[in-house]
Amino acid sequence: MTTDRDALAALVTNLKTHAPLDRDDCEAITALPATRRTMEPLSYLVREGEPPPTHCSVLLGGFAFRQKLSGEGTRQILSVHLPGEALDFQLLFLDCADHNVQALTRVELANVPRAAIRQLMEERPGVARAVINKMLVEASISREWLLNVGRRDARTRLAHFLCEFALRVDLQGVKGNGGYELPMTQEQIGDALGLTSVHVNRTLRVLEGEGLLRRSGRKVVFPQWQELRRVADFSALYLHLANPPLALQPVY
Amino acid sequence: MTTDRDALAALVTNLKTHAPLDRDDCEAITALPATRRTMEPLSYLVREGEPPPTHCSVLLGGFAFRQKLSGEGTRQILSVHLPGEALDFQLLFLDCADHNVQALTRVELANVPRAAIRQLMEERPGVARAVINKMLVEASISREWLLNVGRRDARTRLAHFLCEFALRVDLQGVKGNGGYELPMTQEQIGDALGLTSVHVNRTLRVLEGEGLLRRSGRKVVFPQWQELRRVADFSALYLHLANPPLALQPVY
DNA sequence: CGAAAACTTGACCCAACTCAACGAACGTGG
DNA sequence: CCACGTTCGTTGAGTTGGGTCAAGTTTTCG
Repeated sequence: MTTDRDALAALVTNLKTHAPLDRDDCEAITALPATRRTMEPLSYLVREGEPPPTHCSVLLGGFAFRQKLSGEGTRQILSVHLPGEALDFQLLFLDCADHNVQALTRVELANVPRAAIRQLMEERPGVARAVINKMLVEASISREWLLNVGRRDARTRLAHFLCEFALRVDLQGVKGNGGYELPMTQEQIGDALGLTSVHVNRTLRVLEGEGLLRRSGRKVVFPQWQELRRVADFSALYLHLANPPLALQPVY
Repeated sequence: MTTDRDALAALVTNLKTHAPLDRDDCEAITALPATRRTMEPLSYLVREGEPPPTHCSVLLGGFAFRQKLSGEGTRQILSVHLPGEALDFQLLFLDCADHNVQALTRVELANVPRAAIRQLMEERPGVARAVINKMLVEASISREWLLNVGRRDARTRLAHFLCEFALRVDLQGVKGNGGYELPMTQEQIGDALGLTSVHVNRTLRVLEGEGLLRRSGRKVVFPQWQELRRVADFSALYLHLANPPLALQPVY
């Protein structure tokens, strides 16, 4: 299981972003039983209305997202997840999934038994604390998204989304130098922002025209990061980062 | 402190809505040290950017809400809270408040030291479980709000909001018979739904015109509850209610 | 009883949506 | 390695849901 120990190291790193973990806590987490799994884009990892899976998924590679559908079939994307993140904390203690979780790209997952995580939380307050913090930070992010979707116009909204993603990608060290690859179609971005894909397209071009953004394919670069942040009304407060990051001023 | 023991009984009842609590857990909660406080409408209980208060507030009477402001000064209401609910769980383990909490009406509060709650959670897994469940259910509600604001039109959105509120009021037993009193101005409803007060007004009248709603002052009655639910695209799944409520079919 | 806050209503406007067509990129199988 | 279907992105033209502004009217409350 050596490989899997390494696997969960990404989770430890991620948890440390929001809470301290001592040596033993880290050890205990990496020692959790885990098996690997690969899944294709758009595979469902959790389905609304069903009991949550008995095994929690930790993203080792690729991206995933949460989603709900309205009665009319329109979709709202609720969050996007990066490598290192656990996908099931929001359902860890609930009996019924209230939303869907899907792979965005092809994903590499580590599967950890739900019971093992819950037990570890009882045994180790530090682990409990870290998991709870992660739950709370995710809740904080969805509050910010609610503000974003409810009260900001398309340009600000999109810019805000790009800032958040840039920062999170940066923190996970996923980025290639000089920018990052958006793993989403414009339709998916629209579903995350409460916009149509057509309007996302136009708004991207507006930002591009203003010089706040350069694109080639899905690769985006931000030539004026600080100005973009200003336009986006972006403050990283809601991400509750433990160590105030230099990353707040990435030089793209 | 007998009065205060009684006070926290409301919290126990509320926590039981989403998780089981054994006798000792309940005892332990009601035995928490608590002091009472009354606050005027619009008083701030938590301020964004500041460390969370050392004492958690439990709503004994009246209503409260969470809120964030955009850089342009527009406001998004993130949630509304009823008597019996604890207001600080979302910040219980975080170092910095990411949103504001305000009294909606005049409120009666019980103040419980943060540390005492955290300690009780370590000592009693049942209590920890209940508190975590409440955190997760609140997160689930904000996901549903995100769907509501992002993807539903004004009529559906407003109807959904009214359904949720009706149901929660019903569960807390706050309702007077035959309907309930909305403790919010139309402007506040707008800020919760990402609409303007003018459009809330018009949309209320549309629902009224359709016979889905009757109003006098802020008192609302639903003559066709089932039909309203259908129009609202409302399913109570996301509220994660422990005991599938008759309340789902209140006869107003 | 009077002032302030909340609610209504009308006229007009615009940000974002819809529909539709086309071009570019991409994966797949022959 | 190319042909080709499919998904994704781009663009234009026209529409509309909800916003803005502004002027009453009603309710609330000191």
